[in-house]
Amino acid sequence: MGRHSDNGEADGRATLSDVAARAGVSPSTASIAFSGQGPVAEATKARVLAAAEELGYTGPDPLARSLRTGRSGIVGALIPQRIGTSFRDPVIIQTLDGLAEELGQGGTGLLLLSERTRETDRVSLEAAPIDALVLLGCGVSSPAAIAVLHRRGVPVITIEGEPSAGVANIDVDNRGGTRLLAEHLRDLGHRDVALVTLALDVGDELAPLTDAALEAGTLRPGVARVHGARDVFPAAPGIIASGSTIADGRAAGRMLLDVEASARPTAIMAQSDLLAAGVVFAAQDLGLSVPADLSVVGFDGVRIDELPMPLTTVSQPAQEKGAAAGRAVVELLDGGQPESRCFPVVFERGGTTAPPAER
Amino acid sequence: MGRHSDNGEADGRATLSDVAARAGVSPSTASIAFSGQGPVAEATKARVLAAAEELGYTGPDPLARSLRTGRSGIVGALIPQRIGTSFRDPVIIQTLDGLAEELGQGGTGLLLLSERTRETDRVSLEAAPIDALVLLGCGVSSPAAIAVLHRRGVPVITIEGEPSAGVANIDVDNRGGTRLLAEHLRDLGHRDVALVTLALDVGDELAPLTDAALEAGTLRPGVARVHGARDVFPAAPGIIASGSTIADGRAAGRMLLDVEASARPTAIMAQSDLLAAGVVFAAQDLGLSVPADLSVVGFDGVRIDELPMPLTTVSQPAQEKGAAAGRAVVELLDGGQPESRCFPVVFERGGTTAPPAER
DNA sequence: TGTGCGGATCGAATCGATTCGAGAGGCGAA
DNA sequence: TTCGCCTCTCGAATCGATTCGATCCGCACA
Repeated sequence: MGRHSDNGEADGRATLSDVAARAGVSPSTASIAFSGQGPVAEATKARVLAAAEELGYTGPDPLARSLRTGRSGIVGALIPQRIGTSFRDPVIIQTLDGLAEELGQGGTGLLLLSERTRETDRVSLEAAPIDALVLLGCGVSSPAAIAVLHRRGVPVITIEGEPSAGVANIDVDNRGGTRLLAEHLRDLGHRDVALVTLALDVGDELAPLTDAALEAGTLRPGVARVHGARDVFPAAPGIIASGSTIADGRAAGRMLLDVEASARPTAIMAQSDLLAAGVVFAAQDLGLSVPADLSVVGFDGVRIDELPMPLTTVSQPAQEKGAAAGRAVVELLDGGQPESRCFPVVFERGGTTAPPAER
Repeated sequence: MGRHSDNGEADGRATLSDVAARAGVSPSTASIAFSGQGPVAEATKARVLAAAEELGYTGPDPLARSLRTGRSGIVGALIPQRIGTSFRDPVIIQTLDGLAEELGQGGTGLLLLSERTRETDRVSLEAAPIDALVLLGCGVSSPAAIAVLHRRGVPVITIEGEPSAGVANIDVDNRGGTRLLAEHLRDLGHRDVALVTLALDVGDELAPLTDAALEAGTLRPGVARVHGARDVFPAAPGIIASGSTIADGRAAGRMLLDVEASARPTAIMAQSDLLAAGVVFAAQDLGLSVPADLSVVGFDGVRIDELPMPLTTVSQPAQEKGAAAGRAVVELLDGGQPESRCFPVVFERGGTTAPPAER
């Protein structure tokens, strides 16, 4: 623009038109030379590339290209909490990994968005240049978020989200999997079973599980897993943990176990392996041995190296879940209509369950 | 465009011009009404907003706005490996957390890019619509990456990167911190000290530490920490771990400890707390007690809940590091010239170090 | 030699907003 | 009453590429 310097340096970066001019072709031809979207003579293409090289032109401006094509090549991933918190959960990491991997194949990038952001929330969601959005186990604000995005024409995929009309949802069999574990415990002879649940709602703190909290719960995985457990043990009490961490599991475990022996459950079903590991540690803290004095089951199938024995759990294909979401996004962007999907879980007998001790 | 339907629905999404026309003002005025970048009469603004509401217009198209303003509102974060791998390291998570938090304040999003991608690597880096790029402890390809981005006019910040000219680098005192730990061990009376290092180069596998590997190392943190340790124990041997995980630490620990007693080191310096925890477990596996039979130190200051005692380590402000990088990015985008910075680490005496046992 | 055809290239419109200079009123001060 | 200034609004250029239809050229075939 401004001053036309002879060398391609200076402040004004070279544009495709500059390159075209230098190569003695029209901008349209130069564009084709770069994108390959059309026939170009080899010689012409070489000339354009040479001109680009001389001008230090590294390729079409992504912003301009996006405007014209209507695609940014970016997919948003909305996580429920801030990164430091959400990313402590290996299941989220694995899911994100599968998602990023699948999208990366097509050169699509992943933009991290957090549901938790205050003011900027609406702003960034509304103003983010994304071609699609994936909600990872998000709660409350999802309906609003989906509405806004829908109006902007940005398609949405949910992972373990609220199954709403017209939005493909990638799920795992939370209820069935938990039921499987509960049946395992019942078959071993357990009757006094307590739960340690994931957060049922955004902002949940460590607290006893109440029917009200269960009713009001908006976070699917936790709610569904409670139902799965109660399918077998209808009256099972529990503690709601705030995060899926060993520390939270340990704290919840203490609350359940640090009581007189007669009131102590013989088994604890934790809704994640991390929580379960915490419960095992809590038991050890109190001098209880697992599984002799207490059986513990988890959920997820995450290997916890530091545990003395493998957990009895169900494993879910977290990475595959993310990959499936990625493929769904690709299909969506290709004009397809991806279907919802529910992955099965696999029961894994570990060393943390046994028949209850004689009383 | 195409068909002009009376209702704002249908395929053709409303544009700012449509809104302006409906409100009876010019596009320029409508633009100002939305952005607030200029004086508008309250009444006019209300009329524009009402028209927008009627048309289902949710705000300016981010793509078009980006083209015009030259800003996408997105900053890229380049991580060394795929998400599932890089994100197992709590330090990276915390750093990213601080970064995202700081950027989020200004409504800037974080685009995840992985150095590891094969073909798409150059493509996505070159074609990503980012205003700046943050390199998180990346190795080999960094110089090339920086060159490409530089030509595109995208500024770069590195975290624990190669201090190259014109690029601000956010660092921690890796060498000094490790030296501190080494001196602590020396003061306790240790002489036979072995190291468990982080990967020194992209693609490192579990292997003994050699001078050649150290020379060739491109990943700053690992290399600098080896030097810090050797400042005090010049001949300390070691094992290079591939990732910063408990499992890798355990494996490396076994290699160092599963030998005849006389050849066994009395202390092991692991370059991360996760590795250190693994070493502690390895010692337990072999029936050695920590710190009586073996002292262990880590690096990072990450709390490892499942360890029976706190680690002796140095803690680094990982989140603060990310936040500093975020502020540097903001400053850069405001036309400033942020300076490199090196954070100090703090020695923390835990329960994993003691004088060596008598031989 | 005339016609048809296909590949290469070009022109011009377009994507949707932002921005700057200019114009139009309205109001207070001289 | 007139001049000047301030506030609000408008027009038009611009950001940098993509894309569609039209044109042009050479070559094969009748």
